[in-house]
Formats: sequence, structure tokens, C-alpha cells
Amino acid sequence: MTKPPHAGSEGASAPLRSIPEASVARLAVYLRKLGEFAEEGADTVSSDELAAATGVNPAKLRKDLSYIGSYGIRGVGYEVAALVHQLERTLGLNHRQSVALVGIGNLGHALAGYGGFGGRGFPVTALFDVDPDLVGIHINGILVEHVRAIPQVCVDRGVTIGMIATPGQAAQGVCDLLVDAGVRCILNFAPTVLQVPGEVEVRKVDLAVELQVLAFHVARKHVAAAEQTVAVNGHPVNGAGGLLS
Amino acid sequence: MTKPPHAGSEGASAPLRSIPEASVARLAVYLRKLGEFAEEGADTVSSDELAAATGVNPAKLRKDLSYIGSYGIRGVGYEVAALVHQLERTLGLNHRQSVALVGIGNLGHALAGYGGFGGRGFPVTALFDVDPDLVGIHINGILVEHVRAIPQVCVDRGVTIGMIATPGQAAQGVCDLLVDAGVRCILNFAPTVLQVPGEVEVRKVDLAVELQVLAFHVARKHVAAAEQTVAVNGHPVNGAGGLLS
DNA sequence: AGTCGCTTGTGAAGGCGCGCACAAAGTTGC
DNA sequence: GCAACTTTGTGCGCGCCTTCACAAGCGACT
Ligand SMILES: NC(=O)c1ccc[n+]([C@@H]2O[C@H](COP(=O)([O-])OP(=O)(O)OC[C@H]3O[C@@H](n4cnc5c(N)ncnc54)[C@H](O)[C@@H]3O)[C@@H](O)[C@H]2O)c1
Ligand SMILES: NC(=O)c1ccc[n+]([C@@H]2O[C@H](COP(=O)([O-])OP(=O)(O)OC[C@H]3O[C@@H](n4cnc5c(N)ncnc54)[C@H](O)[C@@H]3O)[C@@H](O)[C@H]2O)c1
Repeated sequence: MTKPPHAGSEGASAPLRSIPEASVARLAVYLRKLGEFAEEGADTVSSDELAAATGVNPAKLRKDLSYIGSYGIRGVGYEVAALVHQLERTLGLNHRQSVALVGIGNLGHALAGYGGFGGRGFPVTALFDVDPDLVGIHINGILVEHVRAIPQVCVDRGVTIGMIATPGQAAQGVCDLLVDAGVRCILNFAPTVLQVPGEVEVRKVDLAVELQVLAFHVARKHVAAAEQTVAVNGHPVNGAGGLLS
Repeated sequence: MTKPPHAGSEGASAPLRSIPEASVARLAVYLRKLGEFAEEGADTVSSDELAAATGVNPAKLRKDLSYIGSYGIRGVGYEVAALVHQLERTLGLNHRQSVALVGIGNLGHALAGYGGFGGRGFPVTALFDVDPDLVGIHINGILVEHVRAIPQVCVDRGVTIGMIATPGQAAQGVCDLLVDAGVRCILNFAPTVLQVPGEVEVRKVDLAVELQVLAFHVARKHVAAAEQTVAVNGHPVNGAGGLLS
């Protein structure tokens, strides 16, 4: 299992051993920002520049990048094109990731119609629903098929990622279908905890929770403000702004 | 400032001093699940039950709940109704949180048309866009207004939370307008790091990043699978399934 | 060629969150 | 009323993540 750390030779295969989950999420952010820098014609970026642009601590950024190897040039910075290439390789974007979306309702329509996924290496290749009014229509040129076609279609099109945008009660059933069809990674928008075998990775996007976390902070600020109507705080805690995520 | 920990008396005001960010997010999940338990007629829930239903470690759950006070009954569990009440108070749901949504495109339509927000105490009371084809229409009975009306409308309707679903380039401008209008909490769907004053809280929902994190795991599994085509692993790492979030 | 300035990569420390394990406390049965 | 059982609340150790600070490395300028 644990091979000796045979660190970053430039080999074609992925030599990465283990990258902290939190870093992986940030690497994706760096990658997108690097794309913008490249469009603006930048050849190199320093960690400070990229850190400022992504709202991250520069040291953290360098450590994140160090997980994928030493591709920076001391005294200069990072060569944009090379770093993009390495990030794409690390994040698995050199292989096309075919995405299936189940539940073409309110949210599903928006996701299906969004061009940003395909443009970034995640072509949505299959859409599923149970509603007879939806099955048969096309969105962005993709046919909506019945849920019962999931096993067949997912295998045929090599789907690697499933997105679930059904109501909560239907999510587990849909999830089981996807897992049986060989999908090992699932992005879940339904407010449900999915039961999956250990080898399946689930990420959950829960907008209601996001709002409630914000509401909590509104309440806190409110209380704080009410308590210190007098004391004017000269306390710009965080100059840079974005803290987490 | 730091008063002695004058823990949870049953007073009407919020006596909470500081709750870890991660716990707050989970509290919201517990609250939703408790709602379902209540509908099923449950009077009390044990930490083990609720933990299983939300995919959380029971000890962690109890610790989370302990931040808001001691409302459990040893040997019995938690009284559902009382706990719901305390959670709502802690999360700031006893005050109505008026939400404004800017950018009524693909995603904005889905968000505006979603009943789940209003139903959970987050009525969307204002919609904004710049597209003349959108300004003037109604969605779910809410009028879409021009972005330039943000200052006026947000103040009039007491908006406390803003959601930004515009393209990335427009996000910062919209954000500035919201902040000037007194909005202190923002949920950002655009792939942009927003610059805000220290007292404003920003949360970012970045679907492209979610997909890329999944893609990374696909790649990892792929590599792992390719490396051990021989060794059949009898290693059900995580019986319970859901790991994080 | 040498020196100076700039930027990377990383060791180490600190903080935070997670989860075990157990004492405290309440309930049920007799 | 007492004992056995159930479940909460939490002290504590552990590991991950963040952040500081600095040595090592590279280029530019003279
Ligand atoms: N729309 C939003 O902005 C929003 C926000 C937060 C959360 N969500 C969550 O996202 C999910 C979808 O929301 P929505 O607004 O699109 O709901 P919706 O009711 O508009 O759409 C749900 C779709 O799922 C389909 N469906 C139902 N059962 C199915 C099944 N067994 N298999 C396949 N498809 C099935 C329905 O036909 C419908 O088209 C919900 O779980 C909701 O809680 C949505
Ligand atoms: N649709 C999705 O599924 C999805 C997924 C991931 C991320 N996103 C992000 O969400 C955002 C919105 O996506 P979308 O698909 O709805 O895009 P969209 O182009 O369909 O909608 C954007 C809307 O914003 C409006 N707009 C433009 N400039 C504005 C301004 N200055 N002020 C107010 N409104 C303005 C446009 O008129 C349009 O209605 C984008 O940043 C996108 O990257 C969307």
C-alpha cells in the first residue's frame, strides 16, 4: 500500500500520493483563476498575486501547490501554462469526466442548461427524470430519458459522476441506481443523507444550510450590534475579505 | 467583553457566546431532520437516532447541541419540539430573514422559483437583473426589478441576505451595491472572490469546484484500481456511508 | 564574476475539530 | 425505595489544517 514517497518525477502518470481534501478544493480555484490570468496574457504568476486573486494565504497556496510537485521558479513565480497543465493532470481533467444529471426540475434545468460544466471538462451527457412531460424533450441538445434507463445509459456513455437534483424522498433510490450503474462519485443537491458503499464518494450541496449559516451570522451581528451601541469598534479584522471556502 | 460563561438559562434572548462554524452548519441539518421526525409524530429523539439519520457521529452531535445549552434528558433523549425551538432561536430563525436575489438567469430562475427557501423562513422578497427582457416580469409573484433599484428596495424590505447569481464579471459590482444597501450576509454563486468590508460575511457556492473535487477522486480511484488489479481488497472502510458534509 | 533582491518550498508551532470513553443523571422495573 | 439500564454532557488525546518565518535557489544588474 504505502509505497516510499517516490516524489514528483515528471512522469506521464499521476505520481501524487495524498493531497489534503481542503487543498484539492483550493487547487480547483487556483486553476480557474490561472485560466483568467492566461487570457490576460500573463506568462508567470507569483504566489502572492495568485493568493490575492483567490483570497488565500500565500503560504497556504504555496504549500497546496507543493503537493503536486515543484513547478515554481524561485525569484520569478510560476509559469502559468505549465502550472495549468499540472493542475489539470492532478485534478483528473486530462480524462473527460462524463456527467449524468437526474431530476430535471427547477434546479435540474438550470444545471442542464449551464454551459460552464462542459466548458471546463465536465460534459453533461445524460439527463434523467420520471415525469412523462419531461422524458423525451431535449435540453441543450441532450435528450431527457427515463430513470429506468440509468443502468444502460450510464454504462454506455462511461458516466463517472452523477448529480442528483430530485426531491429528497427520491434521492436514495436514484443514488442506488447510479451506484449500481458503476458511478463512484455523486454530487447531491437533495437535502438527504445518502447511504452508499464505502468506495463511493458523495458531496452534498445544501443551499438551505448555507442560508441558515448566514442567518446565524445575521443574528449574531444583530446581538453584537445591540450590545455595543456605544463602543465604536476600530477593528478591521480581516483586510483581505474572503475567509473560508 | 468576555463575560463569564453564564450558560444556558432559559431566557428569551440568545445567550450563545461562540459556536464553531462547522457546528453551526450541522445544527441546520439537525433542525431539518428534526422537522421530519416531528412530522412522523416523534416526541423525543436520542442522539444516536438523530446522528444516524444525519450521518454524523453521535458524540459530535451531542457536543454540537451542547453549544446551545443543555436541553436533553438523560436516559431519554431530546424533546423534539423543544429542541426545534432552541435550534431555530440559535440559528436566527425567529426573526424573518428577507432575501434578495440578483441575477435572474439560468440559475437565478431556479432559485427564485424554489419554494423551499420561503417555507423554511427565508422569503425571497426581491429579485434584480439588468436584462430589459427580465425586468418587469414576475416569478412566483415577485417582480424582477432593475439592479439600480437595489439600494432603495433592499432598505425598504429589510433585506438581510443577498444571493448573487450573475456572471462572474458582474458579481463584484452587484456585491458593492448590496453592501451599500446594508446587506451584511451574501451567498455568492459566481466564481469570483468578492472583496467586502470586514463586517460582511460571504459564503461561496462553487459547483464547478465541487465537480472538480469529485473528478480528482475519480482519478485517484482509477489509479488505485489500476495499481491493484490483483489485490482484492476486503476493506469496507466506512460502513455507515456518508463521511463528510 | 559577484552581489543583491525576489520568490519558492518547507520545518515547526499553534489551533481547531473529531471522536473515544466515561462520569453524571434520569428512568424504568421490581 | 433500590438497582439496573439508558442516554446525555464533556474531558482529553490525536491528527489535520493553517500560518509564520526562514533558508535555499534563481535571475538581474553591475
Ligand atoms: N431549486 C432550487 O433552487 C433548490 C434549492 C435548494 C435545494 N434544492 C433541492 O434540489 C432538489 C430539486 O429541486 P427542484 O426545485 O428542482 O425540485 P423540482 O420539484 O422542481 O424538480 C424535481 C424533479 O425531480 C423529478 N423526480 C421526482 N422523482 C424522481 C425520481 N424518482 N427519479 C427521477 N426524477 C424524479 C421530478 O419529476 C422533477 O422534475 C430538491 O431536493 C430541492 O430540495 C433546490
Ligand atoms: N446555471 C448553473 O447551473 C450554474 C452552475 C454553476 C455556476 N453558476 C454560476 O452562476 C452564475 C449565474 O449562472 P447562470 O447560468 O444563471 O448565468 P446566466 O447567464 O443564465 O444568468 C446571468 C444573469 O445575470 C444577469 N446579469 C448580468 N449582469 C448583471 C448585473 N450587472 N447585474 C445584475 N444582473 C446581471 C443576466 O441578465 C442574466 O440574467 C454564473 O456566475 C455561473 O458561473 C451557474
